[in-house]
Amino acid sequence: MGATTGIKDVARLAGVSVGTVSNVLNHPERVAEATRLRVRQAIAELGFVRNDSARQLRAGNSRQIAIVVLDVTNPFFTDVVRGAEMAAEDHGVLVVVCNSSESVDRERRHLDVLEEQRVRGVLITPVDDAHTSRLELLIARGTPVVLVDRGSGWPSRCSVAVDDVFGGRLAAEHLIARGHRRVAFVGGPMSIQQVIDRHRGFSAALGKTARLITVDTPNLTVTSGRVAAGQLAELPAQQRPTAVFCANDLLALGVLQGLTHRGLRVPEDVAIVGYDDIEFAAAAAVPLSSVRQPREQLGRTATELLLDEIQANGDHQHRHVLFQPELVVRASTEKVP
Amino acid sequence: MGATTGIKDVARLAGVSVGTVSNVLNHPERVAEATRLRVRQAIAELGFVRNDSARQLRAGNSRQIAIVVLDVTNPFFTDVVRGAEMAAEDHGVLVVVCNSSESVDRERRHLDVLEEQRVRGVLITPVDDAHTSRLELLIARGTPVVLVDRGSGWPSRCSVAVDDVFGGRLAAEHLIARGHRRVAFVGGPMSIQQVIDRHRGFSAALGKTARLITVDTPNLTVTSGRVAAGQLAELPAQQRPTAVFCANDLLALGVLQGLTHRGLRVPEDVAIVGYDDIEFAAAAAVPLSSVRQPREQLGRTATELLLDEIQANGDHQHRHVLFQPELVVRASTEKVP
DNA sequence: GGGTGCTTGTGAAACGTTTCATCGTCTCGC
DNA sequence: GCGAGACGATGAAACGTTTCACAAGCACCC
Repeated sequence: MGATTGIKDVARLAGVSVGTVSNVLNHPERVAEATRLRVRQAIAELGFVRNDSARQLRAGNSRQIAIVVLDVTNPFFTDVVRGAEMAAEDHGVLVVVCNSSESVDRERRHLDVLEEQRVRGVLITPVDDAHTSRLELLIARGTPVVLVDRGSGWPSRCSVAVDDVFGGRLAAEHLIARGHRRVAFVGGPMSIQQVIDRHRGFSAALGKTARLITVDTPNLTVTSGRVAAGQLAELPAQQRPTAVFCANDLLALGVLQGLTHRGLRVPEDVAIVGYDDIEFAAAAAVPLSSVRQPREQLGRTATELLLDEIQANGDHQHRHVLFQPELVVRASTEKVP
Repeated sequence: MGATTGIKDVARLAGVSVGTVSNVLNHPERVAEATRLRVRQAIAELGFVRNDSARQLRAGNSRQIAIVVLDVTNPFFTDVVRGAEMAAEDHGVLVVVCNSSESVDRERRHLDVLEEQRVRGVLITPVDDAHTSRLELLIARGTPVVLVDRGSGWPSRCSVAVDDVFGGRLAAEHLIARGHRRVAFVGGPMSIQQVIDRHRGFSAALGKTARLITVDTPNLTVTSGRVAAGQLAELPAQQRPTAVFCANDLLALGVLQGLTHRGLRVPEDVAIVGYDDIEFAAAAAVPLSSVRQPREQLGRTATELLLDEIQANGDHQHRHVLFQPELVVRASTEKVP
C-alpha cells in the first residue's frame, strides 16, 4: 500500500533501465523480444500498475473527455451518454459523466474540476443560455467543446441537435392523413425553445387544413397533461378536437389518463401523439404514437465531432448537425379493428 | 495553449515564491492577507488553473471515488448514482460514473483505468458473481470497495442492499388486509436472487390465508407481463386470482395492459401490486401500488461506508446495511368510490 | 579496416505541484 | 537590550512517469 511499486522497481527486478520499462509500456516495438518478455514478467510479478497522474503530468494532457448533462435520471440523457460512450470506446478514449442537475452552480463546479483534470474536450448541454461565462472561459483557454441539443446561439462551436420544427410537422401530417380537422397542441411553457419549435412546425404544417387549439401548460409533466385533458374534455363535442399533439410523452401520458378518466376513448374519440418516444410510450394503457429522436446517435455524433476537433490541430471546421426525428405510429392514433 | 501558465508564472507576477502560491491555494490561513490578495490577483489575471495531475502525483492519491453500475439507462441505478453524488458532494469528493453495461470485459477495463487513476475507492454492482478476480485484485492491492445491491458472498467487504423478502411480505400483507384470498405471483426467471427473495417473502406471509398461483416469466419486461395477464384472464372466474403481485413494475404495467385489454377492470376485478415504484408506476392508466426501494438512500449510504473506510486508516469494521422497502398504495389496489 | 547505418538500451532532464526544514523579521515581556 | 515565540515567506527536494540525445554493439560494404 504505502510503498507503491513503481517503474523503478520493475526496472530493477528485470535488470534494465527505467527508460526501457517505459518503452515496453508505450512503444513495445522498440524493445527486443527477450527484454520485453523479461519486463512483462517483472510487471506481473510485482503487480505493477502505471500511475496515470505522472503520465499525464509528463504528457501534458489526459485521454478523457467529459459529458455534462442536465439530469442523469432523464432517459433522454442516459441514452445520449450511452451513444457517447460507444463512440469514445472506438477511439480508446474515456468518458467522464457529470451531472449538473440543472444547477448553474453545479455546472460551474464541474467545469472547474474538469479543467484542472485537463480533459481533452467537453460535450455539454448548458443549463442556461444566459449564464455561460464559465463555459466561454473554458473555450477561450483552448478546450474543445461540442454543444448537445443546443444548436442556436453558438455559431463558433460544433453542435448536434434534433430538428424540432420537422418533428412538429411529422405529427401534423400524420394527423391530417388520418382525417383529423380539429386538433390541439398541448405544451409549455413557451419559453422553452424546443416547445416553440415543435409548436411552430406543427402549426405551419396544419396550415388551413385543420383548426388548431393551443393549450399552454406550465411545465412538461404528467400532472399538467391531466389538467390539459380536463380543459379539452369540457368543450362541447362539436368543438372538441379529435386529436392532440403533446410536446413530450409525459404530457401525453397525462392527457391519456385525463381523457380516459372522463369517459373519452383513445383513439376513437380523441387521438394522441407524443414526443420523445420514451420507453413507456409503448407501455402505456393505450400505446402512444410518438415522435422519436435519435438519442444515441446524438451522443455518438457529438463525440465524433469532438474527437475530430481534438485531432485536427487547428484546421477544424465547426459543424452543426441537425438530425431528423421520425414518427412511431401506435394504437393511440390508429383505430384498432 | 501550448505554454500553459503554471504556479511559477503566478509566483513571478505576484513577486513571491512558488511555495507561497501553493499555500494560498491549499492553506490560505498560513499566508498574510496582503500577500494572499496579491497572489489571488495574479491568478485571476493570468487565468491560472491548477494542474491536478501534478497535485495528485505529489499527494499520492486522488480525491475521487468511482461507481460502476450495470446499466446507466436503468432508473434504479441512475437514482443510486444521484444518491452517491449527493453524499460525495457533502464530503468534497468527486464521483466518476462507469457503465459496465453488464459486460464482464467492460467492467474489467473500467477497473484497470480506475486503478491507474488511483481512485480512493469504488462502489460497484459486479456483473457476475463468478468473474470477480479483477475486483479481488483491486481489493488485495488496497483499494476500498463497497458492494451495492449484492450483499451475499462478500462477508469481508461493506455492502448495502434492500430486503427483498420483506418487500414480498409487505405486498402479501396489504393484499390479505384488502380481503384477497386467491392471489398470483408473476415474475422470473427464478435464477435471479431478487425474484426468488420477493417470491419467498410473499409466499411465506400469505401462509394458509390465501391460495397462491405462481406464473414464471422468462424476464422482467412489459411484454412478459402481457403474456402472463393472458394466462390469468383465461382462468374461469371462480379460480382466477383477485390480485396479482409482480416482481417489478414493468411486469405490472404489462399485466395491467393485458387485463384491461381483455375487459377485466383494475382494481375491481383484479388488483395489482408492482415492485420498484418507478416514476411511471404513478403515471399508469391506473396508478400502480408498488413496493418502493430507497434507491437514493442506497447510493448515499454506500458512499458513506466507503468514505468511512477510506478515512479510518486500517481500523474499520465492515458493515452490511439492509434497507427495508415500503409499500406505496395507489388506485390499482384501492377501489375508487 | 574504417566508415555507415541499424537496432537496443541508457540515464538524465523535464512535467507542475506540494511539502518541509529553514530563515528572517516583528513583537512582547522582563 | 535581549531572548523567546509567533508569523510569513523561501527554495529545494520529492512524486513517477515519458522523452530524447546519445552510446554500445553489430552487420555490412567498399
